[in-house]
Amino acid sequence: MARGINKVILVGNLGGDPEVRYMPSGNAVTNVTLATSESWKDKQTGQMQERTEWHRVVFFNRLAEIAGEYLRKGSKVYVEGSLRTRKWQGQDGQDRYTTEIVASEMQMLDSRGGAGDAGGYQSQPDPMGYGQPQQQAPRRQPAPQQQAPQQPQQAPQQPAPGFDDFDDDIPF
Amino acid sequence: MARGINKVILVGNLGGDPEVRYMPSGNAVTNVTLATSESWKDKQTGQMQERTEWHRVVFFNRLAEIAGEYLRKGSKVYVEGSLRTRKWQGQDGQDRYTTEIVASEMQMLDSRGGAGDAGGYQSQPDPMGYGQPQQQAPRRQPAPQQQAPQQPQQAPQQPAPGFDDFDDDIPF
Amino acid sequence: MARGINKVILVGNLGGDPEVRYMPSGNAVTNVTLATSESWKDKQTGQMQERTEWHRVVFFNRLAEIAGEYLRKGSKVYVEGSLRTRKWQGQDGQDRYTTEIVASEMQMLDSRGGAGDAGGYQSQPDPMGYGQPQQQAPRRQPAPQQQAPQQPQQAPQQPAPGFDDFDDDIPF
Amino acid sequence: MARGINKVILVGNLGGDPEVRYMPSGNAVTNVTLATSESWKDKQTGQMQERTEWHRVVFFNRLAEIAGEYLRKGSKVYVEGSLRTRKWQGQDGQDRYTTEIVASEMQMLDSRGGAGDAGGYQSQPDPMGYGQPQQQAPRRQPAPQQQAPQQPQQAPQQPAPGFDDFDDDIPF
DNA sequence: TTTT
DNA sequence: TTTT
Repeated sequence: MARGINKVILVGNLGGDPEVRYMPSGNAVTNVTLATSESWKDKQTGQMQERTEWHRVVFFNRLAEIAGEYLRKGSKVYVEGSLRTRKWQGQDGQDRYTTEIVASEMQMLDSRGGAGDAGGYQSQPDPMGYGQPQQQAPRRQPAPQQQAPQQPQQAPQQPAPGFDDFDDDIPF
Repeated sequence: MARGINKVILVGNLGGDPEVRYMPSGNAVTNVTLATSESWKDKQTGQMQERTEWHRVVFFNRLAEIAGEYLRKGSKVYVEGSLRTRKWQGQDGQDRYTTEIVASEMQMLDSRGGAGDAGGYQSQPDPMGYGQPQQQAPRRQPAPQQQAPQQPQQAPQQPAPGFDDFDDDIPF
Repeated sequence: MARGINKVILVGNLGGDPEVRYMPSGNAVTNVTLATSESWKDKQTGQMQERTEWHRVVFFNRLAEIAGEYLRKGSKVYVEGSLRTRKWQGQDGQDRYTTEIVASEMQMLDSRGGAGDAGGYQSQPDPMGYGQPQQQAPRRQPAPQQQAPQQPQQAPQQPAPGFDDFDDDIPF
Repeated sequence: MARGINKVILVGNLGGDPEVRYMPSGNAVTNVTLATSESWKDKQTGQMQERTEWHRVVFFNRLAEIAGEYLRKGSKVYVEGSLRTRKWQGQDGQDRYTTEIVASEMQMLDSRGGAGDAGGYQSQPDPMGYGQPQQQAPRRQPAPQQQAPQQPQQAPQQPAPGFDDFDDDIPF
């Protein structure tokens, strides 16, 4: 349940290959950066100007696996999600904030094959129930770019890796 | 799975009380009309003009029950959904088409109590899995405006009522 | 000014080449149909089902010219706009209703060249005013598929051609 | 012109009164924070959890004046805009990044009077040109909360105030 | 810091 | 048929 609407819609290109990681639970988390840009002619100089906005997008679970499998640097993609600002500690001990888009739906826009659409959950295509949609994603075996922990359920001797461990110490 | 994006976002007021009906399966179907409007000054006459757009919105299942319970004529509401054009037969035997918004998310915007947000399925508020969101809707007993069939699971002797039976013979 | 939000976001493929027409004023009006689809596995039969939704999209003015010039049958496109239901008369004299998406923004998603983004009006890329965006569209000469009326400003002897004249007598 | 789509849609409540400032050019800039929240039941503990997301929204020019005049702490509002991440320098000389929503459209959702909808630019309500929309905003005199510079057009002796001067040295 |  |  939510009070309010928190919705982001992006169409852009990946700045690099997706980074797939695994939670102690075995769930996948995939990070990508997505570029959108706009250009205009400077009134003063008559020169064309361009500004590129870089968006940090994070996928979880099934969507993370699909993103990791099908997206590549340069891929054009539609992403729908919500804004989330995370607080983290810089090496100087200071608080930092990073805003990300937590993806709830993703769709590849390149025609080079791909996964079609993938959504966390979607509205019913067959609301009358005469045929139920199968919500399962295509599950060709993703090649994990990083090993999942071997004993994800076991209590770690060392401080448990938290979510922040999956993030660099800098916002981008 | 989808190829393409089919998304509608509306904020408007209900033209009348919701009409709740029940499928043979016992699932609820709720119809509302939603008004959005825009006004502008006529360049010629200097008069203010207003144009109201009426949207047919249909809710299914749990969302249909919530809509039927909490929405009323005049309610201001946020609706997200997708477009669907249905074909039906006029009394003259001719094909007619009606475009509706099949709601996947709804949120009341009046402060007069209400249900907060309600979505078919939503993106994870707790994607790390340390606490799972409960997707269940508030289920105060809705007062059905039309009786659900008594033996919804039983095969009907007469031709089964189809979806079109729930629609008037005119588009609005 | 508007009361309410009436917003549609589509990503889909064109069902045919755009149809460009011209108003008596000389302004372009372009119609396209856009397909979005979803597929799911039928619970009963285990068969894959697919449902395609066809959207009528109409572009006006500059956007109409860009759409007419750059879009082709099969083009993948992002369209943002609002819903508008028009009333028209069937040949039997009966009222009919057709719902269209009036596009306010369009963006080609094929990499085969194209026009980038085109919007009626967009939010400021340079809100500080140090360089003003140029809102002008690329204006290679579009090849009009239908002649504009020769004396658009002159009062017609016959009933003036209305908007409906640009529409077929059937919804799709 | 844009390559890609960068769109945010928010419905939320203001965390405080708007802060209106003026550029050297005399143009208004208004900042608000907007809360959206979601709640769920913790699977482990059975307790209700709530998470509030705070969004920094910035309005420019005419929209900034309307926001400053009509919005107040607690106001419920619809905002549409785009994401922009700004780089700024912390007091320690380190780079910091703040992500904001640059509003292009705003609509009050409280019924306590107000401004209706206000957009930077909107799609044509009357695309046929039989009556042109007036894009002018209501302009009751806003009470500036901070004086605009007295000689906005004059070249400053000191380094010209940049945009960052209008921002606090901390992200929120 | 909002709201229900 | 709504709302301001």
